Amino acid sequence: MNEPKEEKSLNFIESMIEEDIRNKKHNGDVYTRFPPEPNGYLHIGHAKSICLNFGLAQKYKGKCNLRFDDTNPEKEEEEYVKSILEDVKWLGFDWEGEPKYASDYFDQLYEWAEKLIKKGKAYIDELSADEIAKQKGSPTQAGQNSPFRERSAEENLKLFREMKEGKYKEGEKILRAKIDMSSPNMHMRDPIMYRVLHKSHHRTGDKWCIYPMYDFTHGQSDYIEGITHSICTLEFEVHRPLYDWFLDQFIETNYRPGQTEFARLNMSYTVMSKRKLLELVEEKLVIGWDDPRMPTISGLRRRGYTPESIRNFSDKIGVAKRDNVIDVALLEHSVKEDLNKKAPRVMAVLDPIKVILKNYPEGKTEEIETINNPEDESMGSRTLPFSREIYIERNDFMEDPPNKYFRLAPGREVRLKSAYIIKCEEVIKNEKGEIEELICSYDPETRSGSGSTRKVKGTLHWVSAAHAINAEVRLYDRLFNDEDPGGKKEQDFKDFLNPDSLEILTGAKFEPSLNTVKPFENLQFQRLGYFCVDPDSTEDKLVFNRTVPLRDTWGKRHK
RNA sequence: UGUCCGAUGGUGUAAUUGGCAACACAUCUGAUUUUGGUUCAGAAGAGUCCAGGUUCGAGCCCUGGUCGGACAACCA
Repeated sequence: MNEPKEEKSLNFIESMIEEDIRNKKHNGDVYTRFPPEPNGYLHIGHAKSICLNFGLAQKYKGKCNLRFDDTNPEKEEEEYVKSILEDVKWLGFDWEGEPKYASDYFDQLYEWAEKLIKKGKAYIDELSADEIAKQKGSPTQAGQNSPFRERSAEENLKLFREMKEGKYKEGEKILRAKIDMSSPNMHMRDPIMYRVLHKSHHRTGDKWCIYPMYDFTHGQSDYIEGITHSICTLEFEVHRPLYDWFLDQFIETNYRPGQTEFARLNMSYTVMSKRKLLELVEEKLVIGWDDPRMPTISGLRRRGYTPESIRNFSDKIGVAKRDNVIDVALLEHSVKEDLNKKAPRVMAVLDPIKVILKNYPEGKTEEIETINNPEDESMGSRTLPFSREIYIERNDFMEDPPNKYFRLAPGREVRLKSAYIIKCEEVIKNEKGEIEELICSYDPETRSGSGSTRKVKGTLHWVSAAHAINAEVRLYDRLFNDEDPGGKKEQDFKDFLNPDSLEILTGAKFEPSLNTVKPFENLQFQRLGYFCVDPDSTEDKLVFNRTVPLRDTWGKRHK
């Protein structure tokens, strides 16, 4: 029998939607959209919005559009469009129909602008940007009307058409909505609708030299697409009256999209603004947008995060209206949880020290069977070569171990995972006193699976020296040392960059089965952590990225 | 001297007629374990920003404060 699933409580947006459905608002339909500006790569904060918007559509059997908010040709590029398409798809979501573009609506928007002019609700201003800012007032002080505010509709129309035809330089003239220069809401003080921009647009080319502003575009785009629930982040809250005001000017039907705002995601030890991320990329402080230390979707992908882990994360953080800072540990937990079920376990020794089994026959090789994932029997097993000389992790041996150290030490025994129990007989050092190799003996009666019942405290991972393959390993740590690098007024966020956020290992040794792995494959290096194959890997040089280390209750106590 | 929004363990989110403040992460124990992983069992941690009010009963309703955030780009 199926246990009734525990009813998960609704977030405030779901509650609103369910109420709309009960009230038959929008005929009970749910139509959302994810509207990025193609001016940068998507990050984990966008993932929250993507999961929210597409998730809501799935949950309520509605639809969700992907719409590029591409009204500013100055910052937007095709490269970003491509990456956004890829990232949304990779996260596992599919938009309704073709991707949409606000620029597809430029003709309609222009028509609406003319309509507003004719109604006497928009005018051409000739003040400079500085002058406009000055007469706009301040949050606590009313603004003043522009001297150009009372032009006739005919003159405004003529000038607007001339703007469109390219008769004016950038900044010379703009189109403003005529609302209320003394509104307590700054956004209602005659907001700019269109500006002159002699820039080529990544989609419309040189067709236009005037471009609509966000506020004059977004609500109408929602309206054109039939969006019912327009969900955005909190900073647009004060734009909502304007969103509604523009719709009021054109809407003749009962249908009207509504804007709802939620708190954007903030995460500890990273920055989440496109401007700052762009800065890191441009100043080459990271390798690129997809640097595994970046909070971008492409960075997380390259780091080894799975789409499912990001969706689960998004689920866990919830949706609300208060400012929040999510502990990066929750993101890491989400990926460990997913990879624990999925990632095959393999043997990898990152910092090797050689062990010689003095009583093991020279030249002999055994094939040792080992299970691929104890969490999932269906993942089967594989064999590992075992021979007289093997590598173990350097920190799995201590000459003078502390209490409760269960690993190898002089005279002590440990099990080699899936193989034999060995005992450390002798420590070989070089002239500098550094440990070179360990001479051990093995107990042939203790082979795994042979029915041996002898127990030892520690089990170590290992790799047969003669069969080992080499690869580069990149270990990542948080990009910033400060919990809130972007939140300091007086200090640049880059001052908090962690100089040790990347460590490259070149001497690591791996079991031979790893020679067939492909980029982005997830693995668990036994006892170490989850790793994935970096796309930098070539036929003769593998590169692994550490996604996240395994929980280490011993290491934590013995720092 | 404005408008809008918010305030619940360390963090995030719940508490849906006003009825024992719950879940997850993080932290700490213990058990199991051929991964010091996983799993399991358990502990600790908030009395809900403050002051009043309504009520048998308030995190929730009312009033007044306090604190925090957003808003003055020809950005989105």
